[in-house]
Amino acid sequence: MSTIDRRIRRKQVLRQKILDVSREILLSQGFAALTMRRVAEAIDYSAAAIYLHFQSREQIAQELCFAGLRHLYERLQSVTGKDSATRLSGYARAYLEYAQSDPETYRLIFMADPQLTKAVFTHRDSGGAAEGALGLIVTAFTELHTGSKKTGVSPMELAELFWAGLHGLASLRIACSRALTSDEFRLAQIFTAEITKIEEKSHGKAQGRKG
Amino acid sequence: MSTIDRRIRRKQVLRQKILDVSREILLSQGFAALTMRRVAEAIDYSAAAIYLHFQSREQIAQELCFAGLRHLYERLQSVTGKDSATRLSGYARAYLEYAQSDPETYRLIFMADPQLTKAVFTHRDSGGAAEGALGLIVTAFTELHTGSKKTGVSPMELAELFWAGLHGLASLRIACSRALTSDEFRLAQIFTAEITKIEEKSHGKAQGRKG
DNA sequence: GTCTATAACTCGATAGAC
DNA sequence: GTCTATCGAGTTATAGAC
Repeated sequence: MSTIDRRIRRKQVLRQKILDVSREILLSQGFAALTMRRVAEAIDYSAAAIYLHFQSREQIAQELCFAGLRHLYERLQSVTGKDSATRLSGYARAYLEYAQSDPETYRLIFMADPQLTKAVFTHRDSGGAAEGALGLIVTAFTELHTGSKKTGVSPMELAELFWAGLHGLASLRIACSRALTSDEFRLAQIFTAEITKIEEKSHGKAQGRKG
Repeated sequence: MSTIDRRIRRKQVLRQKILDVSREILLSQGFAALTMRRVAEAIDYSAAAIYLHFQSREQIAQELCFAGLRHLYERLQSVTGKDSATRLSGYARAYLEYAQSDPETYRLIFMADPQLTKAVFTHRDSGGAAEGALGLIVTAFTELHTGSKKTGVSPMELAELFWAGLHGLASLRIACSRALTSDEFRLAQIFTAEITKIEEKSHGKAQGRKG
C-alpha cells in the first residue's frame, strides 16, 4: 500500500468520523446543536479542519439526510406479505416506527429546510432511496388495483396520498407530541384500512363493493 | 386624553408596527430572514428598542403563529354546507388554500420549531383557534357518525386522521414542491371521499384549484 | 498537503449612557 | 425610551505553521 493510499484512507476515515459524530449530535441534541465547533471538539480538531472534508454545514446535513433516507428505505424493504394490503399495513407501521426511532433525522429530511428536502428528491447521492421507497408503495397499490377496486384513481395517486397521510401523522407527532390525542399507529391502521378498502376486522363487512 | 394614555397608545402602535413588519419579512423572505436588526431597520429604530416590546425573537414568532392560526380558523369557519360530507370537503380545500397562501407562516406554526408548535396547542393566547378548528371537524364527523356508517372509530379519531392527512399534503408541498407529482387538491378530494365513505362518482366532479 | 490560528462577518440579547 | 457598545456564539475564509 503506497503512502498515497494511506493518506486517502486516513482522509476517508476522518470524514466518516465527522459524519458519525454529527449523527450522534443530531440524534441526541437536534440540528440546532450541530455546530462546526461542537463537531470539531468531538473529533479533537479545530473547526476549520472540518472544511477540508465538507464544504459546509449544509453538506453534512445533506449526507445525514441521505443516510437517514436509506435507513427508512431498508425498513420498508424488510416488510413482507403475501397480499398487497397487508404489505401496505406493514409499510405504514415501518414508516412511523422509523420516524419515531430517529425523529431529528426525520425532521431534517422532511421538515427543517426546503433545500435539504429538495436535495433528497433531486440528487442521486442517496442511492435512489426516495424513488425506491415510493416505488414499493406504488407497486403494492398497482397489485391492489388489478383487483379493480377503484376506478378513476391511479396507483400513483393512491401511493402519494398514502405517503402524505403517514407523513402527516409522523410529522405532527414530531412537531408536538400533544397535537394528536389518539395513538398514531391506530390512526395509521384506520387510514390504511380505508385506503385499501378493507373493512375493520372487528366488524365484518358492512358495505358492498362497487361495480 | 391624558399623556399617559397617549404614551400607552403610542407604545401599542409601535408594537403592532413591529408585528406588521415582521409578518411581511416572514411572508416574503422566510423565518431565517426575520432578524431583530432587519426589523429594527424597517421600523427605523435600533435593534435594542424592540426588546422593550417583545421579550425575544421567539415571542414575535409566537404571535405571528397565533395570528396565522386565527386566519386558518376563520377560513374554516367560513365554510358552509348542508351536509357534513360537503362541509368536510370544504374544510379540506380551505385548509390547503391557507397553507398555500402563507406557506412560511404555516411552516412556522407546524414545522419549524417544536416549542412554537407546542405553544400553539397549549397557550390560550391564540383565542382557542386550535381547539376551535379541530372542533369544527369533530362536529362534522359526529354528524356523519350519526348516520352510523362506521362503528369502532370515534369522530375524534376520524377528525385527527383527517387533519393529519391534510397536514401531510400541505407540509409535503411546502417542504418540496416536487415531492408530490399529483395535484394536492385532487389528492385531498380523494382522501375526503375515502374518509367519508362516499364513492367517487366515476369522474363527474371537478377538481379545480381555486373555486 | 494538512491542520491551526485568527480574523471578518452574521446573529440574539444585554448593560449602561443619555 | 432610545441608542451605543458589547458579549457570546455561530459560519466561513485565509494566512501561515508543520
